[in-house]
Amino acid sequence: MAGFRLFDLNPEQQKAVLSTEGPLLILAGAGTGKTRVITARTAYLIAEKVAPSSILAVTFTNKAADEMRERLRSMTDPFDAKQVTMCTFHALCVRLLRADIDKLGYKKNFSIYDEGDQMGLIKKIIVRTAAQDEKLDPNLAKNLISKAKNNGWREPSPGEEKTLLAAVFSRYQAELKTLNAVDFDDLLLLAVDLLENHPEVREKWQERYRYLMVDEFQDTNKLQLRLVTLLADANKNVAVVGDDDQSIYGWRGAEVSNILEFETHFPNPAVVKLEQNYRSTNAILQTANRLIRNNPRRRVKNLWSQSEGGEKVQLLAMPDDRKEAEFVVDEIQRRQNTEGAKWDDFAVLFRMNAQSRLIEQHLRQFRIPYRLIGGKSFFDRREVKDVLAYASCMLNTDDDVSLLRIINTPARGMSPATVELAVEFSAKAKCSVWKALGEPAFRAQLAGRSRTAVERFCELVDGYETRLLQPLADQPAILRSLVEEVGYLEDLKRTCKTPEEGLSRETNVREMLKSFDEFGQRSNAGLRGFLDEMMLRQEREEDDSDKSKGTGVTLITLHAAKGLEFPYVYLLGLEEGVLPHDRSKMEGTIDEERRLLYVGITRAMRTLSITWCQSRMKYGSVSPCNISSFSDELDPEFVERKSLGQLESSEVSLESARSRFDAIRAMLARK
DNA sequence: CGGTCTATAATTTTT
DNA sequence: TTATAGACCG
Repeated sequence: MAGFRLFDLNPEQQKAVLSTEGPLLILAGAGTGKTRVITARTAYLIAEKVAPSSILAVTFTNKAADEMRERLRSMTDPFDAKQVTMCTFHALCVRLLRADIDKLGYKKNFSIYDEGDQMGLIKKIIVRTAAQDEKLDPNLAKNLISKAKNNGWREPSPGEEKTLLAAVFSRYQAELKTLNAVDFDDLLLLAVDLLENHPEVREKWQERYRYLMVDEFQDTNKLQLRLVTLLADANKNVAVVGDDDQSIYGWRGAEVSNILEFETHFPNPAVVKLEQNYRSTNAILQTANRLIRNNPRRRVKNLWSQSEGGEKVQLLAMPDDRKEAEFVVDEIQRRQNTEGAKWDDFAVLFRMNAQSRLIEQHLRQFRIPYRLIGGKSFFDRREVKDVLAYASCMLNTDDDVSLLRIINTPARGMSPATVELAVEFSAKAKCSVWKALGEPAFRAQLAGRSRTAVERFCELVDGYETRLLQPLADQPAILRSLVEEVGYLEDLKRTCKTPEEGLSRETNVREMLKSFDEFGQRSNAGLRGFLDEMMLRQEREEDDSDKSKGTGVTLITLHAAKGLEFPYVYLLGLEEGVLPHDRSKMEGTIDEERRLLYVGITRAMRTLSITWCQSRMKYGSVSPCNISSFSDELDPEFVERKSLGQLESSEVSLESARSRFDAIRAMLARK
């Protein structure tokens, strides 16, 4: 328990920490110590005798919540720290819903559907709803439905009820309810519904959480704002932290207006601007400041830093994307060699994932370790989803999506025809497939063999359901024996092409079972709680090309880079069409593209090199490019423009040649 | 059923 | 170029 010291903070930060009562808007520019302020403020509240359990800090990602909790633990009594609620919006909603969702006509053992589950259901509904000649892209439907829900709509808006999409939307919502399942959007939607329409529930939570903090407030959407408003309504102790200039998630529903018009939602707030930056050189900050001031509609901020000067930002013209990659990798190698930088001090930032490919190739060529952020999710793995589906079925038998996933995996004689019959029956009876399976009227339709299969499956589920729900049940052991009994692992290995694949999938399953053990140690929320956490922790894993050691040069999109910092940053593709992206012009979201560039620039601590290409491979063919219009908004006083030709004829090339030589030598030595 | 072929489209991504 | 989805065939 190190305690926290007010005098370690700058005056603005102190003001933010000390404003404990009433609405508070903390405009925290990039690198101004935002997390530090939130945690210090929490610690201060506790020191001022606010009950830790009445403090709620909401974030967007689990990573942010974890980080904050970790920091708080170092600032205050760990026992107190543990009582503070620090979680994501979605986790908070799960908490509210598990307590009172029955008031909305769902059962408390509801399942949470991730995007994959959601897709499955939507596809099924489209097939069932669409006429012969009608087509609807399930992915598009999913996105539109999600958008609608995040606007707070629970059914198609009036005037378009007749479209196929609207029909799918209504049926989707109805079906979810029958299945006693909610998707990620529902978590917010239903939690808001609950608080809005059930005063006693609202009051309960208002009383519980008397001090609210919201991180990354610029990323909140309509529902999230409503949720915050509802919770804060009684006490008005709501502190939000954010930076409108870093609002880059408008495309998925974030409303910058939430932070821009904070005063209309929470009148007379204290407002604190954090502008002292502890991350970057002034050259970098001035470049960022100069760029972002071209945005209309923003809270004016000017980042500054005590560290004077620093190298100029480089804006480099490259003949093509190949040369761009070559140059960047060369530079990284040179700096690593001559400046004693570590590989993880470098980051390469880009607008689109496709841009990472060439960089990857070049890094590999020189055996430079790297990590590419934004791989496939752990949950895209069939075997993980399968086991979770088993678990989910046992806790909520009405969960059709999970049930259908495992009903014949491994094969147990539930033929597609039988399953189809059950699905049809359930659709007619407006019940879940599980209920259909239990109906004598349904079983009567089946031939002897299928009937036996159905009976045996029902016994299996029934048996495990009972065992799992027994008080004091050793749930991890029961789940293990379920996996064992159905012969899942054998079947898994059988269906893998290579033994390696089989082994890796098996490992995934075992790892998951193990993490359930661990979950049991630290929580008493049981299998339900474990499933919730698994569903709400779908962070993508980085695809570790360099196994064992988790570090190296970071390759990352501008979006994913928000919140991170690196000593040396390379920002690729400052081209019209890439940044700003072509699509954004049609959509009229140039401002957001500018913010994206702003986010990129402000990731850099020591040096920043921005490149653009005169031509680039696009979809397999070479196409000419123009420098981005944003380049005109970069301050010439702090930005140096060069072309690759100019660089090669200067001393840099000497060094680069030497470093390349060094690298080759190192490579040989390693072999 | 499963594998292969062809058409098509092509930001950003967490929960 | 490359990923993916759907069609088609063995």
